[in-house]
Amino acid sequence: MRFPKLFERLATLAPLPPEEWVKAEAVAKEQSLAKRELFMRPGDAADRFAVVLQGVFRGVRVSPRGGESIKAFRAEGELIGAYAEMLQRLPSMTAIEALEPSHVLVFQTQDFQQLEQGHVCWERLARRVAEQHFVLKERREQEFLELSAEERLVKFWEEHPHLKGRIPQRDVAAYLGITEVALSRIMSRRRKRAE
Amino acid sequence: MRFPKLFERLATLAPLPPEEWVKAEAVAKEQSLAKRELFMRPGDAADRFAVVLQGVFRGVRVSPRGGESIKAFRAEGELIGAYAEMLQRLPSMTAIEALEPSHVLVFQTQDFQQLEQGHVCWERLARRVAEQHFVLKERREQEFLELSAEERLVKFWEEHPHLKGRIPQRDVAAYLGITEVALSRIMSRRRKRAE
DNA sequence: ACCTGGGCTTGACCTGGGTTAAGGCGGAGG
DNA sequence: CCTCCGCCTTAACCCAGGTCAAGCCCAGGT
Repeated sequence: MRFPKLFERLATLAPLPPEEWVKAEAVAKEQSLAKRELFMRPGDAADRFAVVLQGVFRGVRVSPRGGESIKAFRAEGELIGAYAEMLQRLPSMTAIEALEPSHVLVFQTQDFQQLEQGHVCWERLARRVAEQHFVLKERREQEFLELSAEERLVKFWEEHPHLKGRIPQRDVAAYLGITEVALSRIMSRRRKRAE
Repeated sequence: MRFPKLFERLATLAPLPPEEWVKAEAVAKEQSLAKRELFMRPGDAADRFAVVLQGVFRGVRVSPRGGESIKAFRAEGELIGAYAEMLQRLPSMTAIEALEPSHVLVFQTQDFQQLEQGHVCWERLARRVAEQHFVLKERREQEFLELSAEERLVKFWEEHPHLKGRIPQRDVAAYLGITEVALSRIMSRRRKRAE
């Protein structure tokens, strides 16, 4: 077992026999990425995903008119991949970029489907992952519906303290749905009020 | 089989043997709701869900400070229930209200778990449902990130033509994340531009 | 026919965030 | 050491949408 820690983490989502984990490791490949390197680019087939072993990634959606917005940040222990496109069998519309020199464990979805056919535990895990993702997106929806940009900012840092100092300001802004200018203003406003 | 149409619809998501469907119908109960009646209210246990046979529902989240925002509308063939709260085993934070005299088919989650243990097809269906929900929420996230209120409005009617005339304006506004005043203005602006 | 109330519209005014453009600042490379 | 570049901040101006309040329209009830 090359990654016992990862195994423990995944096993908290759904029961996962160690021997199945060994099979999974057999089909996985490690990959290193430099800062700014892309794990996936728009147009790529959404036929693989990875677990972050080290580093931070941003999922960027480039809109038709060129606007960039950020769907999520992902750090150690989390999954990266164009999940929605994978489910819909569409090419990726997302760029996934390393914000630091990073290290990931890559799976081909095809190999993973093999695993699923071998043992139900993988199916159950996939379900948990889908449910987890759903809960997170719904929380985000809620934030857009009833919180101001400033409130979203506060909540962001409450929920992602481990990202402090690892992601540029402008990306936080693109995640919150505002410009970096607006974010800067919000922060100076708060500084003033705080003193 | 009391609801063959419903069966066909669900079976498109995942293979579903008819005899399993019969078992499901055995534990389901029909329920009728008057206009404005609540299928679920905030604070209720999130231990049941339903399929809409007839009518339209709105999922309302009442925020701590009293603001109302709308998470989704659901019409014939769709699921209603406090899904996120069910997954997290939390009491419902959502009110689900009939906008018309309606008719639904109710399942207790407990009974459904029984079905899951009897046959994997239900587990697979649950996974598909989770994935489906995720894709929808991600699409909505995208809309908040890169579309103006007016663009969201246009898209809303493109994607939900069957709701035309069935839901009050103010609810559309609450779904888009704006006030009914703003929505009214947007509409008159478009009327002017169109002539 | 008359009230009443709910839902939509309109207007006046305010505020938050977008846009553009001009600095400031700190770190990497010459 | 200086310069350049990437990143952040600040300022000026504009516009979308929020808020409050007054009206309008119409369906239902009397």
